[in-house]
Amino acid sequence: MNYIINETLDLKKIEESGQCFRWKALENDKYLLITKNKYTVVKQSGNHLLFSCDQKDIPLWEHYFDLQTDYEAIIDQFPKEDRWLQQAVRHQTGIRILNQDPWEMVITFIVSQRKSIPTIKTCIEKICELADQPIGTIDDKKIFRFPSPEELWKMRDQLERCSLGYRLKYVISAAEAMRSASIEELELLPDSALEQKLMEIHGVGKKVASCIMLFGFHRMNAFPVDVWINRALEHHYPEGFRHERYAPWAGLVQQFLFMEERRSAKESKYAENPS
DNA sequence: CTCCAGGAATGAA
DNA sequence: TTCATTCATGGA
Repeated sequence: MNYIINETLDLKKIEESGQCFRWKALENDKYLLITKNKYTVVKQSGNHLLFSCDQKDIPLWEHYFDLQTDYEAIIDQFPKEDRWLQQAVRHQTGIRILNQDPWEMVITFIVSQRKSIPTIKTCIEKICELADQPIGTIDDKKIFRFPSPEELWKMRDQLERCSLGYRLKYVISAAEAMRSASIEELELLPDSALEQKLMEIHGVGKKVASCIMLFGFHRMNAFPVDVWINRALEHHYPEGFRHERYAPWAGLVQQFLFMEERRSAKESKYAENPS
């Protein structure tokens, strides 16, 4: 299935952007994507996205990639005098805020605390394999969907195999709490009330709550502050950073700053020790 | 070996 | 209210 995108979008950058932890890079620049109980293989060729999936699922993936949002128009509203942000925008053209499953993001970002991105991926994959809910196969290998709160709750005694460490009890209590929660009702809440509700979950603090809001509930003004954002703000906003200045797109701004800080750290590391 | 990773809970001050 | 400490695990 060939889908034409008439705006800039960069699969590789999105894959590196620390919001999606189940993308699997295949041969020939293809990626296996999974969300809810659907999967597809996608490849980028210029301004084309080539999907291998049912025609009827194309709207799902359009929404997943947030294609109805005009990112160029939003970026055009960023303050021109913010030189660092403008540099980040130039280097990080093509990132998006994906529309991912809110419940999966709750667990993913609870697991993420004090972990590197590769080890987060490993943990999430272990959870999915343990849950054993296949939705298809590719090259004879099963593709698993993410377990529901009820399913995760039922496998609580086996979760110790997933390298969760001290986060194990957080994951179990989140599953217990979310069994009876209505995502639809949470969707209706304003940002502040949603943040408050999420922080009632054991193991969800301010940073994880804002990640769930941005990457799970698509609240584009949520501003997660992690170690990379702290570095970016120290390095480039010594006079202070007011994220209200970037409303209602502070979350997208945060994503540009996150990506650019990591790129720039990688660059200086290479300059110091080219190997 | 040490240090760090998309932090949060807990208790002290 | 803000702080210091503790919490497992894996990779560099």
